[in-house]
Amino acid sequence: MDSPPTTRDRIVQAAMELFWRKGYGSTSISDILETAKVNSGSLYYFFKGKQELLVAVLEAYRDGIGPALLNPAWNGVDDPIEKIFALLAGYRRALVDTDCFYGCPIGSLALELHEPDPEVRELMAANFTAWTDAVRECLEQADLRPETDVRALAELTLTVMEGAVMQTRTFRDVAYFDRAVAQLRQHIDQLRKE
Amino acid sequence: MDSPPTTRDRIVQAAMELFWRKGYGSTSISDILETAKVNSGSLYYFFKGKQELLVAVLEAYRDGIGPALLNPAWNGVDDPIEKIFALLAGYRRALVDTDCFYGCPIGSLALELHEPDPEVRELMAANFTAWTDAVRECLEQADLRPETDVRALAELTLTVMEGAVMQTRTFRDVAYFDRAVAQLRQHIDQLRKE
DNA sequence: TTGTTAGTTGAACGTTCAATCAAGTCAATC
DNA sequence: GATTGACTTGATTGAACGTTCAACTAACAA
Repeated sequence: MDSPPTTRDRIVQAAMELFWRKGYGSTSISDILETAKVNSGSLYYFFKGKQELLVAVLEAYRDGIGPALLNPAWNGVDDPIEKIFALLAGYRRALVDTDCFYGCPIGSLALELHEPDPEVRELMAANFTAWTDAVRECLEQADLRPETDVRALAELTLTVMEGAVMQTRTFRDVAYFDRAVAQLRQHIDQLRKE
Repeated sequence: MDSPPTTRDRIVQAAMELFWRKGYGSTSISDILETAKVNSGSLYYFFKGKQELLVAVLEAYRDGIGPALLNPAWNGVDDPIEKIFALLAGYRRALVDTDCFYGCPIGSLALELHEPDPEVRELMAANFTAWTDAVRECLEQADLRPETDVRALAELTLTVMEGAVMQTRTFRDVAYFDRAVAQLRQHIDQLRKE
């Protein structure tokens, strides 16, 4: 049923992969061309330049949060709190699978791009919001004390994930990730009813 | 008493400033030369290349954590827990003063450099360790429950700061920082004796 | 057949980059 | 006053970069 990927798709795919692995600045157009097996003219037929390609990549990430991130992580998980930690476990796996090299692609871009265009900045923000909104829904389904600031707690989850990825990558040791997640679990446990 | 800064010092100073504001990759050698008012030959007389300059910058940051970061933040603060939040307030101020553009220089570098040399990676790790060690000392002086994992809690403080800076910069809104810090305070309060 | 549209090709362009180096300065030492 | 050695100068190099473009192909339509 699924037709072979279009040239445009191959370019976006390659850019997603390379921006994740090498970062935006360190990925050259020719890197992308080689990976996607495409000539430069084709790339510039579909995209005005490198930055418009970044926009497409960020849109692809945003649209993939549900199908490519949440659905696999939540397969077979029902408890709303456990869904949150299953999501975090997905990032842990990505770290372990890459020897603690690669973490969250959006987080890396967010700190690498020091003066992003408004469109790029807003797309990164949209990615974060979509992520925390999903966590927020879980928290609202859980039995937390009524006075709990669910928004702040969902944002803290993202905060902890991103900060933990940063330290894990820097120390090349997933134990930093585990200790941070354990602290988050302890914090959330304190907010449960009873 | 303090003599005029040496050429070397001016170069390191300029590089610290520019790596913080523009990032490592986006700072060119000629940016540094202009800022430091130095010719390229002088820079290459003191440093083998851009990366050796990065090493010097990371060493300068590490050596400055006490005198340039902790001492000013802790001026007039005695309570060990309040010292921690005074430190975080310093980062908040930096964000507000720069319209939520610039956060922690080490954190930005840690996510920007995807394949850092071992020496660079270890220096970033040393910066993080020096930071969390300072927080750890505060936590050990505080009256926390004896079963508290003080190391994990100190690392969580760094995690929250870095993650909060990332979101604050992306949303250009310091409220994200404040909500994260409020959650951290709530968590630490839960771990106090009684 | 002829024209039109959508997509592809890859050599070439101008710029910017990190890095080099031969020549020069100047205060201290002999 | 000659010599030394630490430091400075800035034009220059060559590679890598993002981007452009005129020519080309294939499919479909008039």
